Amino acid sequence: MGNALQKTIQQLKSDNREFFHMALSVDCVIFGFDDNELKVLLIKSDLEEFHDEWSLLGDLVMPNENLDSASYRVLKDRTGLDDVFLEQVYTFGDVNRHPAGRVITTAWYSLINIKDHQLSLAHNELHWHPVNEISTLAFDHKKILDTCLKQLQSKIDEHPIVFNLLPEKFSLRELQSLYESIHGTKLDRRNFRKKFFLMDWLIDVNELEQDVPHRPGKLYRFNADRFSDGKKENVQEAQLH
Amino acid sequence: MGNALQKTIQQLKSDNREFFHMALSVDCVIFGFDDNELKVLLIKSDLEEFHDEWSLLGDLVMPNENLDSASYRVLKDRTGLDDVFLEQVYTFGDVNRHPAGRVITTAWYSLINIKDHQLSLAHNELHWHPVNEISTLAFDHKKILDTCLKQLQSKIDEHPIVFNLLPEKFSLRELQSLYESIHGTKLDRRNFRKKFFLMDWLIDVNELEQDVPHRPGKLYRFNADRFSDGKKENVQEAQLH
DNA sequence: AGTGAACGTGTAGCTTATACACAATTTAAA
DNA sequence: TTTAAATTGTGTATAAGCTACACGTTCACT
Repeated sequence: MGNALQKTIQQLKSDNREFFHMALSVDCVIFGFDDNELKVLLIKSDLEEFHDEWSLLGDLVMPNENLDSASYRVLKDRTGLDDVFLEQVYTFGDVNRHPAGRVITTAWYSLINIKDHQLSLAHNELHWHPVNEISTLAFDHKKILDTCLKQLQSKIDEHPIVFNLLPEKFSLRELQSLYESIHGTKLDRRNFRKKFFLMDWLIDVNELEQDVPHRPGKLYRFNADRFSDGKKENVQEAQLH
Repeated sequence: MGNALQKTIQQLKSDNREFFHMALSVDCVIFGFDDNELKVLLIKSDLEEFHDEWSLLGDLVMPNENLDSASYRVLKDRTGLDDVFLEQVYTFGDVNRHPAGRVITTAWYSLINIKDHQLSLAHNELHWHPVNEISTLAFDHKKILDTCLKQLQSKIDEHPIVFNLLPEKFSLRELQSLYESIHGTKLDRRNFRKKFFLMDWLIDVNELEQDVPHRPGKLYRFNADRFSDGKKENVQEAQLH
């Protein structure tokens, strides 16, 4: 055939019904941070082929639903949260990636504050898994997870997105520990602090940590004003170099 | 419905044929470099809705075809080239993005040496357009082009991919002009040269430019050995900072 | 009162990025 | 054959950013 896209859908239907024997899905890699570990929200697969394997949260895209709406819907259904950070990463379309048939999936990752959805978690077969303890997942979901983690790693040094994983007020130790979990490295404490103060991403809220068995650190919140509205892009660009 | 992905395709077909009333396509942003300008290969749309508008090169994904195979096929059909640089960028899935029906498209960009496919070009309605002279395209293709260009811009400083746009031997002026075209900026000549020599991406082939109306510059080729095989990833990582 | 644990702070050395000018080579035109 | 136009090839000084590194302070716990 020539260029199928130049025909109408009606023509295609009569030409070859096979075009429609495929489905499109979204899969969400939902990251959380708890207990000094980066975690991801998974569900037990109930497909026979992957009995007892864990898988990412996903669903088919509805015929009248935008692609990004589908991923927001999955998030909302599973965590009860909307207004979360969500970013598209990659589309996986190997013919045999899904045992039930041709399913092409678009992968997204999301950053949420793990404390915000304790309630909805109880009603599900969902569990948080430490990212670096996951060696296999159902389908090609391990590959999807790895791809999303890499994307996250490359974003956090230049874009202020990790704050979506933290409570509103946090200490510099928590922030550094989060960066270390995502990158899988250790960072120098003094240089880390200096860098963040210079970047002006933080606001001192004049409070101290509570209930820590050592000298409490100061608490900060994310300086969201610097990244709001029209200024957002300019400010981000300015920090790229 | 619950999680449609947990059902089989057979179940889905009986549930709701609407799931299959959509199609998946690929669209390729094929970049070339000629006459000191970054260009993109476009085709006249023959859809009535976009009469006389230009559009990217794309096609539907076949039911038994991997997603990346589909984009390679489009490239091969349109340029006669295989073994080209091709990278997935983003999937566009708004319900009404295509007037003929629900078509979700995955965008890719490709870098080719514009001289390599003169022949196949003659048999088509294809034309090279300077990227910065394009203000509208059919469908949402302008948005797709912009997204791919941004991706290209953010890649070229850390990954040695622009050489796909150049002939085997090139002068430093050509290389700098290419970077300037992609970034839309002017660069300092001395610093540009110093940076490239330090990066060790180039090999001096001990030849001079021919037929230039001024003092000829030395010719170089890309030091591909440094990025081949298993070493590839390590070397690239080492240059990220 | 003493111990353990993490907090808060500054500097020196190194690497990287930027700004910037002039003599040499080739072609083309007078 | 001289001259003008265009572009090549080259180095240094300054600024900015990254890295490595140590010690006194504060709080909880016993």
